[in-house]
Amino acid sequence: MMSMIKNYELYKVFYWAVKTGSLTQAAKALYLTQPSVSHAIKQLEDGFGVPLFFRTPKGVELTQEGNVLYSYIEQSMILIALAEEKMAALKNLDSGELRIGGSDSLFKHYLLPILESYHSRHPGIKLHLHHGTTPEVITFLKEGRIDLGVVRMPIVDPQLKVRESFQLQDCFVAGARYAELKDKTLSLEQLLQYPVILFSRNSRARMTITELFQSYGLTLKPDIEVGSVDLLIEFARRGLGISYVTREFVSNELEAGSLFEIRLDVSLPPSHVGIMTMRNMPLSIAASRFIELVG
Amino acid sequence: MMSMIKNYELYKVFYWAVKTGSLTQAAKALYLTQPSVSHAIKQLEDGFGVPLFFRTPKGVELTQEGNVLYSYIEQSMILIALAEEKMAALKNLDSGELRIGGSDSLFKHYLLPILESYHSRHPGIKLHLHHGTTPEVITFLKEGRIDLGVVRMPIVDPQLKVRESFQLQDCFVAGARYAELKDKTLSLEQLLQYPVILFSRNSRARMTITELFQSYGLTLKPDIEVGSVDLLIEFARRGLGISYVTREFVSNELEAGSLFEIRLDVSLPPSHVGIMTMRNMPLSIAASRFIELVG
DNA sequence: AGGAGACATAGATGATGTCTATGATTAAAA
DNA sequence: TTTTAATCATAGACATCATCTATGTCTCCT
Repeated sequence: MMSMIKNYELYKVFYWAVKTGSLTQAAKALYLTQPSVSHAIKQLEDGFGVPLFFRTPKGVELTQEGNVLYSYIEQSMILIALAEEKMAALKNLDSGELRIGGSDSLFKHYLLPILESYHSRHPGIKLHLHHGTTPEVITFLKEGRIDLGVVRMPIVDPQLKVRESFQLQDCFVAGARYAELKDKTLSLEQLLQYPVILFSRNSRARMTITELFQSYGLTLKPDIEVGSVDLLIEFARRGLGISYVTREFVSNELEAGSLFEIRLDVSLPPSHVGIMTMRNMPLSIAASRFIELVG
Repeated sequence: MMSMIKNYELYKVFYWAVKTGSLTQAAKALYLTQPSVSHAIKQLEDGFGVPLFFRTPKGVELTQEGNVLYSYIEQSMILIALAEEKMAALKNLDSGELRIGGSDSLFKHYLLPILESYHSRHPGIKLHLHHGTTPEVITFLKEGRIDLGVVRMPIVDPQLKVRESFQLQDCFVAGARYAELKDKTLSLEQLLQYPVILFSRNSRARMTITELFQSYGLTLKPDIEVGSVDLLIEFARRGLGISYVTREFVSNELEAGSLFEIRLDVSLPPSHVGIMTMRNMPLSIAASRFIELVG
């Protein structure tokens, strides 16, 4: 259906004319001249075929019909004003939300301080954390349920854009039970003589270490598989075996001495963590700011 | 505060872009070309400093921020659409209200059929009847509580415009108790020998009849004063005296013979009823239609 | 009376909204 | 793969129409 009034701009003029009770004042409020306002109101009146104001020597007053119109237009204009305020708030990061996907351990051990700093700078932004495996996080992202994902690289997917953010170093650690290994440097072969604890889920870290052993003609088969990084650490501390973990995730334990790193005669490949976003999709302000902060 | 977006027209384009999910379709809905819509959306995005859509090969989809904006703008646009519908209804007299002021008796005995016909033609228009004396009705009108008043003329008030509508003839009537007067023609002096019943309130009718007697050097003092035209009629029927009433208001009783008119040797002045409106104030559509109907 | 304020009207002007034409990109069809 | 047909973006020309200046009319107040 075609509306009678083609130009919503006129409603803004009408709104101010009512609010100020004067075409002259409305003109000032809108940085226009009085004849412009006069003309605008006339257009509305002609469009509806109904007078909206009666003119008095002191200004204008709504007619009955004008009053009906105003009851709608007032709400409408207030909503637009609210919308503009809200958009300004979004832009200033006084408001908004940021939805991040990632693994439990990354959140807990690495992203926490970043999120804290982010939240303290922008307390108005609501944070939503979705944890899952890398494939799950990719799905979240493609379904639009998160703004960005923090995952181990490399990710090869034409729909995604991944930006390397920081490096983590995986390593083997053990507890007091294997104190004899503290000063030794082991070969991979030697290592296999000890019980190995690995992460059970299909994580990139597990894939890379398995491949590393294979490249030396060795087969890495874990004696224990556990479902979380916390358990990986805990099992190593209790002497159930040698855990393969991200060094940065056990920095507390290494410092306290409850765990120590096993030196190897080969260097383990570092793992790169990247921030993953949808290619061809503009980031929300909140998300851009986060990426900026991570650096 | 100066808003970022100077042109509310852009929101209409935005609204349709969201609703259709396509700039091309929005252009069709608005009878514009696709580049115009493209340009409009760009203006909004530049104005807010935030992308509102991400562009896909099948159309456009809201960003997070765009979605926030839409939640406000949708309501706003719906309100405007409702406003336009309502105004059309007002103009077509499918909606609206008509507030009439007048005396009880005028409503009951004269305006009722007119109001009935008006209401049956325009059932969507709500009728509000405010009864009061002529001065009260004038006050209602000046306070904007009624659209028009139906009162006895003349009214002299520079703020008011009175349009003569029809004539009424006041007369003296009596019931069976005074049957002896049925065929006589009385002088005013003779009339005063009978008990007279007058309307108690300061009505124009009472003023004119009092003045008439005075112009003949006579004093008209009622034996009974009553507060309504109905009582005036009822008292006369029961023989309590001779009532001064508007002939048109007792046409039923005159026809039925329960009352008869007293012939006088002087002619009583007719009274003119006029429709009174505010000068310099446009009438509502509903009110104009009413006046048109009354003729 | 005269002045100051209101809104209305007329005509000129220029900003800007709109158009046509074209390009870039993607997805589906051949 | 190549083609075709969508999408939106961009550039530049054009003309609409919103806005301005100048003036008129009316009312109220001094």
